[in-house]
Amino acid sequence: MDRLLPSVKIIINEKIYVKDPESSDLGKRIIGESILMIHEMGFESFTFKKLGTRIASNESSIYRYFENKHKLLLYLTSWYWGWLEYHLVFATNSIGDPKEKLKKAIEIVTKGTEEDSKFSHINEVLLNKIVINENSKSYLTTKVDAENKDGYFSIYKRLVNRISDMIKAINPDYPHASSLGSTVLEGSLHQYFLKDHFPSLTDCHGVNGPTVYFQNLVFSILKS
Amino acid sequence: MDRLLPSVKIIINEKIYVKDPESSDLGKRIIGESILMIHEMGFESFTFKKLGTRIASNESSIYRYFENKHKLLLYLTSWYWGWLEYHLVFATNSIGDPKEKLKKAIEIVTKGTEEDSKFSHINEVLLNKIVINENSKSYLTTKVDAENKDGYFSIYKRLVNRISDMIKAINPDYPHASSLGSTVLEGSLHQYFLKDHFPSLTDCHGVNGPTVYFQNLVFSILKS
DNA sequence: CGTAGTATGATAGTAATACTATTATATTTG
DNA sequence: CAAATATAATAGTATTACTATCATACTACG
Repeated sequence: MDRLLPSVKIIINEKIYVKDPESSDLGKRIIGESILMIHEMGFESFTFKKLGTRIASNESSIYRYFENKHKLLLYLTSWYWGWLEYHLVFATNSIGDPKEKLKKAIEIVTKGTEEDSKFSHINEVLLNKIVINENSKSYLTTKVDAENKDGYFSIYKRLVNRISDMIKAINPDYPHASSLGSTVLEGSLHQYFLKDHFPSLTDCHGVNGPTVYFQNLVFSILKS
Repeated sequence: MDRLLPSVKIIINEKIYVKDPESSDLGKRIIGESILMIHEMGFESFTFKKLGTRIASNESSIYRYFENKHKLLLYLTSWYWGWLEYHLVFATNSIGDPKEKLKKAIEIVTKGTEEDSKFSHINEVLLNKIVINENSKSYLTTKVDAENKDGYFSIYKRLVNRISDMIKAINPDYPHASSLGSTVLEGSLHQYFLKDHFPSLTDCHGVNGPTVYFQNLVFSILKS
């Protein structure tokens, strides 16, 4: 994906961070390097202390940006979904035909992030891989309901709703538009995971990955 | 679900445990109480020390059954999938018509565990809730590939394959039977989670939960 | 019946984690 | 140049996730 508008900033819920990491050089290094490190060692093994060493900074300094690593993960996943939403809207906005629009939307959210568009200091290719492996950990906690109330997942929810709305636009009588929207988004991540670790459980091995699978799935359902 | 055959034991890969928890009273208490505790406090907050206190035993004794809490989670999820597989086979075995068979299979794997069948010392209702919240944590680790090689996920994979095979039996030309099978199983868990925590992202609110949604989804796809 | 083996319990200890608190030192801004 | 702010350094704490050792209780069999 290309960088569309250089001046665009993904807006993240202010409660997720203590200090906006976009506001300083250290903040950007925290984001940039945490993506590399979580990708390398997994979220469980990643610590603020290790990150401090890696960016030649201090553990205590990182705590001035994020309360804990869970909030950092929420920041990264929110940023990813915001970035995806931006691409989705940009790519589908001018399409008039509802079917073409939805087809394009599914393509955007299910296609892999192949190239590094270098949206600022963030490596979107690795961030995409992190989201595949770690996204569900951001909400599979005992704090979900409180965090959801505080709007921590609003970007993700908005993205699902955009897809669901496109589904409804095609077939207003289909009674499971929300479920289908959430299935496409979450299912796509899952199919990518299976492709890498349980290849016998998926058929999405081609260049298109899960795109063809989900486009076929959605349009088959809406046709009938 | 009812207890079908009282003498049936779910066979778990021996590498998952150090000592078979089914082989002693202490082992059964470890399993039984860990389900209650993980349900109460979430997998992250659950520790062997807390479990020891709760079952009036000792942390060190629990380590003689499971190397760590990750292995215990693998045991619990494997048991659940084994139990579900057993019900699936039992309920579909005698059905001749492939469509009826698949319809029943989807019902079995997507319907909630409403009643406590008291399969021994295990509370399946709570175990089902644990699986909804914690299952993905059992494989979203850096060790997946090694553990997969050791057969830790074989029951789950076999269950997905059973569904995929039923899909193929109806439409051998459909090119995404494995993906569809895995989508039904994982998607069902996800829809249950959404129902509880992000209700606006799902339509599965009725008594049937995700069953109707997935039955409709699968048969729409296979028809076209 | 006694003893050997096995299961469990109690206690201690360790390195790492996930922080909090305090103080020191740069760097920026007015 | 002083004041404010950002960052770094250091220390300290409770908890976790173990490992190791020793004690005790229970069971099995010769």
